[in-house]
Amino acid sequence: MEDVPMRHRPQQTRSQERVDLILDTAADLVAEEGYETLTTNAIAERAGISIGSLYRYFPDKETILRGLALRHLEQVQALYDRVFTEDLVQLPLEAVIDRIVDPFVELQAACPEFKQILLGSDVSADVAAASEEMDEEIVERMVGFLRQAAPDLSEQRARLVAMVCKAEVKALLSLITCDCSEDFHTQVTAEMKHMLFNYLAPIFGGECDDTHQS
Amino acid sequence: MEDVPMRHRPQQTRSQERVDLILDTAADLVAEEGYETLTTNAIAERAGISIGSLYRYFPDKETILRGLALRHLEQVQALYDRVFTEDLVQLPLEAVIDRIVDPFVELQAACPEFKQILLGSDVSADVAAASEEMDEEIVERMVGFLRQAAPDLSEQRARLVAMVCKAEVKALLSLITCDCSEDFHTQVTAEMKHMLFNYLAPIFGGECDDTHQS
Amino acid sequence: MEDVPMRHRPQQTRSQERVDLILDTAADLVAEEGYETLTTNAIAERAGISIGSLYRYFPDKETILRGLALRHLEQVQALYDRVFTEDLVQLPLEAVIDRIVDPFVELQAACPEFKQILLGSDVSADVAAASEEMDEEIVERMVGFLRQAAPDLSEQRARLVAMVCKAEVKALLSLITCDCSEDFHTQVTAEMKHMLFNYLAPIFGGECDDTHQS
Amino acid sequence: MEDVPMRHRPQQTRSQERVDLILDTAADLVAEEGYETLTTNAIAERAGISIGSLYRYFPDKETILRGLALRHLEQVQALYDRVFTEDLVQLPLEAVIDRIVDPFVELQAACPEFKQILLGSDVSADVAAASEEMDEEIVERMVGFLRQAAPDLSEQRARLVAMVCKAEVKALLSLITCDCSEDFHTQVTAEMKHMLFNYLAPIFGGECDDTHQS
DNA sequence: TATGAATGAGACTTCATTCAT
DNA sequence: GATGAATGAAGTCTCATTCAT
Repeated sequence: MEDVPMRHRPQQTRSQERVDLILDTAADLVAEEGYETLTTNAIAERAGISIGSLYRYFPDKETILRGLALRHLEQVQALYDRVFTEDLVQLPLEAVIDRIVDPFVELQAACPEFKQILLGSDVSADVAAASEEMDEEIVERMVGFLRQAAPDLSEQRARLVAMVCKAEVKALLSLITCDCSEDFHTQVTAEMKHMLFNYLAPIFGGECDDTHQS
Repeated sequence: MEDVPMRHRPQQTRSQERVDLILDTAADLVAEEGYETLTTNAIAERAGISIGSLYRYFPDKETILRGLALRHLEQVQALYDRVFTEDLVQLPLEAVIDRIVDPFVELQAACPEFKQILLGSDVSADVAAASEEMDEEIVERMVGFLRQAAPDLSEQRARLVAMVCKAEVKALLSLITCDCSEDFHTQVTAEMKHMLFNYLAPIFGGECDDTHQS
Repeated sequence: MEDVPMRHRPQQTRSQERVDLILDTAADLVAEEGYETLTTNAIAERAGISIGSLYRYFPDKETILRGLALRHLEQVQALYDRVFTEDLVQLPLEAVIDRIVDPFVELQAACPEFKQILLGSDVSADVAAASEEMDEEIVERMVGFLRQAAPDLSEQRARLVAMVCKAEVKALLSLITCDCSEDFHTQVTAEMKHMLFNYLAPIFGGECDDTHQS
Repeated sequence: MEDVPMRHRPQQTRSQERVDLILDTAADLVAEEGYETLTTNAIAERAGISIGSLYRYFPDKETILRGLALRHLEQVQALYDRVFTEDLVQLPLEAVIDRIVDPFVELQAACPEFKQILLGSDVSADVAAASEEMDEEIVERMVGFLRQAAPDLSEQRARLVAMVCKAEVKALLSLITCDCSEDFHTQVTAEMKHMLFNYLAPIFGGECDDTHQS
C-alpha cells in the first residue's frame, strides 16, 4: 500500500496510524499509572495530539479501553493460531506445555499493560467482555486439542481441564510482575510448567518424562 | 442487661454497627458493580443513611476502601490461623490440600466482593497493600509448613512452591464467580485440588494416593 | 446573688454562664485560628459542651459572632465611660491623649481576638455593624470633648478631627500584633501619641508641651 | 498586524484576558459582598463562564485570591516606583506628602476591593503575605527616603516613623469607603495630610509651611 | 480536519443546623 | 435541658465530551 503514489495518503492508513498511536499511548499510561489516573486528556497530551482529534477517532473513553482490550484479543488470537497447530498433538507433553506457556510469558513481557487488561475486570463491561472472550477462545482451543490428544476425555472433563489450565497460566502471568528479577521469572515459569505437566501427564497417559523438573 | 439472652444481640456498639453497615453496603456495591461506579453518595444512599453520616464514620472514600480491604485481611488471617495448625504436618497430603483450599472457597462464596479486593490492584494503594499483605502472609505460612513437611526442601525452593500454590488458589478463586452453578464450583475445586496434589505429591515423597481424583 | 440559697441556681445565671463560656471559647478560637476555621462544632467541643447545647443558647452561628462583637462593644463603651469624664477637658493635651490611647492599647493586649473583630469587617454584616457602632460611639464622644475643649471648632471640623483620631488609634492597634516585642509596642505607642499631639496641639491652642516627644 | 493601530488593541493574549476577567469579577464580588460569600461558582457565574473554565485558568480558589492580591501588589509597587523617585528628597514636605498620599487615595477609589485585600488578614495566608509584603515594601522605601531627607535620623527611629506613616495612610484609606461622598474624601484626605505634616515637620527641620492646613 | 478552550454533570467533602433519645 | 448522631445544602474541583474557529 505504501508504494502506491498518491497526493493524500489513504484515509484508512492515516486513520489507523492515529488509532494506533492513541491505543499505544493509552497502553503506556495504563502500564505506568494504572487505570486509576487514566484520562482522555492525558492520553491526548502524551500522544501529542489534541483532545479533539482523539475524539475524532474514538467516540468515547470506553471505546479506547475496548480498543486496547480488542487489540490484545487479536494478539492473543494470533498467538493461539501459532500455538494450536496441527502438529501440536504429536508433540510430547513437555513440548506442548512449552509451546503454550512460553508465548504468553513473552507477550506479558512485551506488553506491560497486558496484565492490567487481563485482570482489570473492573474497568468497564467491554474490557471485561474482551477478557472473557480471550478466556473462552483459549478454552475452546484447549478443548479441541485435549480431545484429540486424549480421545477418552469426555467433553465436559476436557472443558474443565482446559479452564483449569487457563486459570493456571493466568496465575503464572499475574506472578510475573515487572518489578521482579529475570531469574525469578524463569524459576516461576519452570515451576508452573512442572505443575501443569504433573497435572496433565496422567490425563495424557502419563508415560512421558517431565523435562521441566527443577 | 448483659445476661438477657437474645437472638441477635449486637455485641457491637451503635457506632460499630454503622461502620459495618457502610462497609457491608460498599462491599455489596463493589460485588455488584465493581469499583468503577462506587461513589460515596451511592454507598450512603444504598445504606439508607445521609452522606453526612457516612463521613462521620469515615474521613474519606479511600478509608472506606481500606476498611473493606482490612476486614478481608482480618478474615483471611483468621482463616490462616484455623488452617495452619500444629497437626497439619501430620495429615496426609490430600487432607492438607482440603484444609487449605476449602476455607478459601467458602470465604469466596460468602463474600462475593472478595474477588474484587483480591484482584483490584488498581483501586487504591491501600487495597493493593492489603492484598499484597495477604499474599505474603500465606506464602510465609506455606513456607513454614513445607519446610516441616518436606525437610529436604531448600528455603528458596519452598518459597517458590508456596508462591505457585498461592497463585494456584487465587486462580481457582477467580474461576469461581457468582454466576456459576454450584456444580461447577465443586468440579473446579476438585480439579484444582487434583492439580495441587499432583504437583505437591512428588515433593512430599509421593507415596500417598490422591482422593481428589475425578 | 450567690448567697441566696436555692434549690436550682437561677436560670439567668446558669444561662449567662453558658453564654459566656461559649463566647469566651469562640473568642479564644478566633484569636488562635482566625475566623476562617471557626466552626460551631469546634466551639462546642472546645467549650466542653454539646453542639445541641450551643444551639440552645444561640440560634445560629451569626449570633455568636454578633455576641462576640457586642461584648467588645460593651467593653469599649465601658472604656469610653471611664475615659470621657467631666474632668477630661481640664487636663493638658498630653494627658488627654494618654487617657484615650492607653486603655485601648491595654484592651488590645488583654483581648487578642479584639483585633480580628475590629478589622474583620468581612465576617458578617452584624459584626461589621457592631464595629461601626463602636466607631460612631467614639466619634460622638470625641466630638463632644473637642467642642468643649476647643469651642471655636465647627461641628463639622470637630467630627472630621474625631474621625481622623479614631482612625489613627485603630491604625496604632493594628500595628500592635501579638508577635511583636513589648519594647516595640512601647515605641509605637509613644510615636503615635506624639503624632496625635502634634496634630491636636494647634487645634487646642498649641501652647502646651508634648511630653511624648521621643 | 502589529502595526495596525486600534483603539482597544488587546496586548494580552486570549488567555490573559480570561485570567483578568476572572480576577476582575472576583474583585467586584469581594468589593460588593466581601470574602465571606465569595465562591468559585459565584465568580464563574458572574463572569459568564463555566466553572470548568474558571478551573482551566486557576488551579484552585486560593490561587484566585492570591492572584487578586498579587495584582494589587504589582499596582502598589508600580505606584511606589512612581512616588519614590530621586527628586522626592528635594521637594518641600507638603509636596512630598501629596506625592505619597494622593496615589494611594486614587488607587483606593479605582479599586474598591483594595480595602478588603489590605485588611483581609483572615482570608488566606497568601493574601496576608501579599498585604505584609506591601507593608514592608513601603516601609523600606520610606526609610530610604527619610534617611536621605533627615540624615540625623537613626535607622531605628526612621523605621519607626515609616511604620507609623504607613499605618496612618492605611487608616486614611480605611476611612475612605465607597459609600462616602466625594466631599468627605477630600476633607479626610486633607486632614490626614495635615496630620502627617505636623508629625513630620519637626523631624525634617520644621521650617516649612503646611499648605494642607484646613 | 485539527485544535483546545469551554462546558457542566457529578464526584468528594464540610459544616450549620435539627431532633430523637 | 442535654446530647450528639444525623442531615443535606452547598462548596470545591475533575474530567469526559463538545464545538467554534
